[in-house]
Amino acid sequence: MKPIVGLVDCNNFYVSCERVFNPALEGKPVVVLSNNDGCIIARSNEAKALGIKMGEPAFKVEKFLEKHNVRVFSSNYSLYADMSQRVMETLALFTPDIEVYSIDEAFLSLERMPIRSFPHFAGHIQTTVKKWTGIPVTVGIAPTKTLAKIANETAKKNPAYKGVLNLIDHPDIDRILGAIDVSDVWGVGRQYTKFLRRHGICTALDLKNASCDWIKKYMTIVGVRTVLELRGISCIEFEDAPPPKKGICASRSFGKKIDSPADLKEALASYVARAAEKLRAQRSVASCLQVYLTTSPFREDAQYYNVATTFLPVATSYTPELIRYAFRMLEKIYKPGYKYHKIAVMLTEIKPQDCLQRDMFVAEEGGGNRQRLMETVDTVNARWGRDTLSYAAGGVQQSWKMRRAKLTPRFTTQWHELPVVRASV
DNA sequence: TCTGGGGTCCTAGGACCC
DNA sequence: TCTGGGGTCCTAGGACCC
Repeated sequence: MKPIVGLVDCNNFYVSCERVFNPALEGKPVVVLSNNDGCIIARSNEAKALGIKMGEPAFKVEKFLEKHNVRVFSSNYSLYADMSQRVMETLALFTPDIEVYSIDEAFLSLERMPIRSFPHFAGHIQTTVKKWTGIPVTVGIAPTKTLAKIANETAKKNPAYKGVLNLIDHPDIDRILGAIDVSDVWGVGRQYTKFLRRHGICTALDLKNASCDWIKKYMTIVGVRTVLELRGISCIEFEDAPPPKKGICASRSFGKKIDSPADLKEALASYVARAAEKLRAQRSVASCLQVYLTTSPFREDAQYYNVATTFLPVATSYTPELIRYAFRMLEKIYKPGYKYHKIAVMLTEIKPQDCLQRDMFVAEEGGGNRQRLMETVDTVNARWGRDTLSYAAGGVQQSWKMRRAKLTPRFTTQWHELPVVRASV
């Protein structure tokens, strides 16, 4: 059976989330900033039209944003994650075969669905998601993932499509591919774009017609898969269940530069707790822990970067133990006198917790109590919000916490931040 | 003052084994 | 003097994604 791939992508997702709870933002230029209010990571169509670039540092365009009356928001991940879940749950009602690809997009596998008209089906998805969640989405349908991406992008760019484009047996597919810049093809990043342009490959159509041998030589097998996918031959599998992660990392830059070991330890303990939580969420244990410590590459000051790695005698997901090892690693690499910008923890050598290999020379501590304790902590935090229960080592003041000066309320995940609907009196 | 965070996959080359 | 062939595993580095 030939694959039929649907790609549902939320339009300007973070901006759309903000708009759901503040309809006055409709039609106005809006941007959302990254952590620490650093870079612009989401733009409304109006903001895009003003020429505001993705990834632009906010401080560089501050004046410009003010001048054009652009509304600016800190990223509110609690809100976006919850809205994303609502969208995905809605999509899952249309087909059981859904691959949640990122926070704002999902592939649907449609070849087994009894669908008479793809555009009609896609339109139905679109109106349902909008009605149930408030989020506008675009739907692309094609024989491969790469073409579904292109269908989606074309539909987004051209209002005539009304957010739906079906490329299955499309008579004009080459004309559409000819209008897509090669840099916008899924799998073609900055380096390959430069390279391909130098060789006269400027559009998706050029890439589709390129020689596979030549592409293989310069872009590896990955590039060949992209070319074949553009030709309608499916090479990138549909993944209904995400494979467990092989590395789990928690890292943040600080809201301000810090130099005290006490602050660094607080931040590190918090990040370890976060990473361990993710580890337990996929029912895994890790036996390698790394701590990274770094100053800001954007400053003129003295720079310092270092990593320390430790292998645990027995793989674990028990937060207090991981914090203990992390502190030891920090002590190894900490040097006084630097203004630190970021600390990170990485857990690797990850295995399923069920086939844990014990060490016959290491007494098992705590027995089942440890696991029950972690389960309890995770359950409470899932139910009542992150950090309802947290570790003392993570600190209370948390002076290093990221800046989020323009944060909207967590409308859907905190009782005391629910939106208020005023009835007329 | 101010520049995000979290991942994946592939390849080449070296070490090592029989 | 002459210096195989085939395989695995690991790592670093480079590309990509959202």
